[in-house]
Amino acid sequence: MAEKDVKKKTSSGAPGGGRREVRPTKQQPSRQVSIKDIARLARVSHPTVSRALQNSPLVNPATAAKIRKIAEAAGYRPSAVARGLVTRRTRTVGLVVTTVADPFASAVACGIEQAANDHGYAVFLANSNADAEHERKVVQALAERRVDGIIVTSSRVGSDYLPMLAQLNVPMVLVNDQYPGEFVHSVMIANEEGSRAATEYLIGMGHRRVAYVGDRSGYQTETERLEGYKRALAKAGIEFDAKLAVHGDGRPEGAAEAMEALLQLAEPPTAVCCYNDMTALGAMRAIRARGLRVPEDLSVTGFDDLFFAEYLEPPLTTVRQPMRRMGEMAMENLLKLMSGEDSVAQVKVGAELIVRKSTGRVGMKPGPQMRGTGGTQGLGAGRRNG
Amino acid sequence: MAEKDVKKKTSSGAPGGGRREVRPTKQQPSRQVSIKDIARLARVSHPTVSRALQNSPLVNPATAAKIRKIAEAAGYRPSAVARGLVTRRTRTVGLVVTTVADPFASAVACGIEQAANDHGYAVFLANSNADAEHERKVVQALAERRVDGIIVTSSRVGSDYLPMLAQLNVPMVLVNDQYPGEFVHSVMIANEEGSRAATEYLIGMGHRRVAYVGDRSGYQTETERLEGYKRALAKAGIEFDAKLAVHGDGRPEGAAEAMEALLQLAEPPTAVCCYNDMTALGAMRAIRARGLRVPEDLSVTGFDDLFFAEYLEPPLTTVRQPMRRMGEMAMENLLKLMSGEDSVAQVKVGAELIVRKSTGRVGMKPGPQMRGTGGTQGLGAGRRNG
DNA sequence: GTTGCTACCGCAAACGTGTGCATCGCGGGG
DNA sequence: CCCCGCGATGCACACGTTTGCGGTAGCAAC
Repeated sequence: MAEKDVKKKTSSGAPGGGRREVRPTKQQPSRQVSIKDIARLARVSHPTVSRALQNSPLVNPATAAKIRKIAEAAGYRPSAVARGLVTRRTRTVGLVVTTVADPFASAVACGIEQAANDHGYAVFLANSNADAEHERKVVQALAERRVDGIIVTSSRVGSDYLPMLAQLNVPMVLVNDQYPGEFVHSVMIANEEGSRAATEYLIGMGHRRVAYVGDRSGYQTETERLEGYKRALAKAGIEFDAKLAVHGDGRPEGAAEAMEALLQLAEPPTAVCCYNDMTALGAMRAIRARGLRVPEDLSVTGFDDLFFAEYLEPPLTTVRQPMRRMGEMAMENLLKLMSGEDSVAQVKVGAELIVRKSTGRVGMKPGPQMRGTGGTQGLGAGRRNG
Repeated sequence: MAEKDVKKKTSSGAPGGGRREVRPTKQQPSRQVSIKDIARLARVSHPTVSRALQNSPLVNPATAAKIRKIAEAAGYRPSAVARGLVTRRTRTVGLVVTTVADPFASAVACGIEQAANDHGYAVFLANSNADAEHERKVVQALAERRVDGIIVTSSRVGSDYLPMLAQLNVPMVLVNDQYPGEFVHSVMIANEEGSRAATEYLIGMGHRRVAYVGDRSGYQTETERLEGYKRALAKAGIEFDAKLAVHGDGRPEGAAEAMEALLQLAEPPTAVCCYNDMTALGAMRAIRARGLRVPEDLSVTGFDDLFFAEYLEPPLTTVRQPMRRMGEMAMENLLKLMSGEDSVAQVKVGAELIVRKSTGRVGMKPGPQMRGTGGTQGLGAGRRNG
């Protein structure tokens, strides 16, 4: 065997002389340039380089400038992993979503990434596949990576995290926790108020038989939105009819099936309040498949206000979640937690009903409908323990 | 259920007696349990613990079992950062997308995350905001994190990475590179073939005045798709009319504006081939706003086959990109590169025309249109340098 | 009894950075 | 002349792992 690039420690003589001439026999990873390399080049100790690069006042401005110049020229990039080891802070957060392919999750993720990036944090992305067990797994994995904090959206675990977290010792904030009961730190949308507003709007348009298409998973947002629907009915003196409350799977396919069942009822609804926009997507397809029109024959509302909602035909009346903003808020809360502040707790963000053209007066005639001006109303905003 | 097993450090002798007794002036992060802790508990050296935990044959199965049990009970989680420092491999990849909120990007990201997770890799997510300068920045940041590899989708930098990469010394694969010219490792969709197929399909339906709504950014996918459109025209003996090729911004808003211009032409088109589904979304809205119908008055095609395409009214005829699969392929290629293999290069994946109901024969009568069976055709698949 | 082999296990040195503390040169005040 | 202070820098250690290598039993073969 040829010798393996003997590491010579020639301290004083010719520091940059015979560079490590890696021979291309095997692709030698050609060690990254380290802080010691540029210390040698600058003829100072490596701590001085470290200090110079982080603008410490302890180092002479002149030498600092010189060091920075050399580091720049050598293309030196400090190793975040070595730094993380000694400082015990990685400036990294973990983000777990059900799946990035979900438009709600990706919108929230976008806000989080933005805020994280602005504060010098990098974000680990992980999918939970909407499975509690897998979610726990990826959280554990993130903990092994020594992330400084964790955000999980639509958690299936929720307050069950408490024992694990006590051991892991890493702050966590939840976005739209799906687990019944309250988690310590979370940002939640006003599900009940939003769903209630949508239903009340439908009732206000004269509808008496308004249905609800939910998510059979039975998680927290589902139960809250269903509750909002029921409250609106109760307030209007309309008795809740279990036959009008059906359940899809939160996705268009399942929603379409559920909607079909609704349409086959002896006395079908004239309006339907959907669990979310994806559900509305499927519901509208099922409605069209029966040769019915929205909103002339049937009014439809959604929840989320995903990007495509306003481009549907007809544009979808829906309850808006400020998804990006919610992501930012989650990140801001996490930043506080990571810096030691412990004040912030649950924050509940207001939902906003966006009226478009998928809703109309009951029994409305086909034709040029009124120009919906997109009236909005804020709902249920507020925060506790702020 | 396993009982809670309180963490007791009072093993026996006092090896950990007067350990560095840091005074708790500031909130002490309560040091994570390390490999040495459990080495002490198991009365072995910490290297033995290390080997036991990675199932090394060098350690006695009995002691290994004992060690694992103790580690489990103590809730020990090895530090990936410490490991990364010594092994010089972080088992981490960086993923940079224009923005996660983009449905195309998030679909690709989903495939990547999946494949990465399957192989024990974690993924750093970063947004480039579709800006070349920012993209370079985040790639640098990822390099500082010592990721083992990088994937960037819709790169604005492309082969300009070469010098930087030579210095960073980290493998990179591009998905749908937007920079003219070829990058070393990439997975690309067959843009030209796909766009050409869509246009040919329209022509086959009798359309002669078929327009193109592009993306004014003028990046690579745009030019290729435009080229495919032109080729189809040429093949059919239709002269390219510059007035029929307009440019939005790849998003619904800009596309709607561009489409309006098209509709105000003295001789408006009877069909329009859109740069992507988002563009089609805007185009269709603009068409409806003029009181025209799709496909009776105007046929529309998209590109991507985003999840909502089949739920539009009418369902969108579009060119499918297997986005998840492309993400997986990118990750698989990256895995090979990271393991030292250097064979894989550009792979071009076939596009598939999905015929739905947004397209019809020119001058078709309103009414129940034929049941589009969703005929498909694979296009332009292949790989080079495999 | 020496040798050699095998199966385990510990020592020590890394990996690249941050940081408390000692050191050093030097100017000024006593 | 001595001492003190101060600004600038280096020393040494720590962070939590992995890994090459040397050591030590136990045992069999000679």
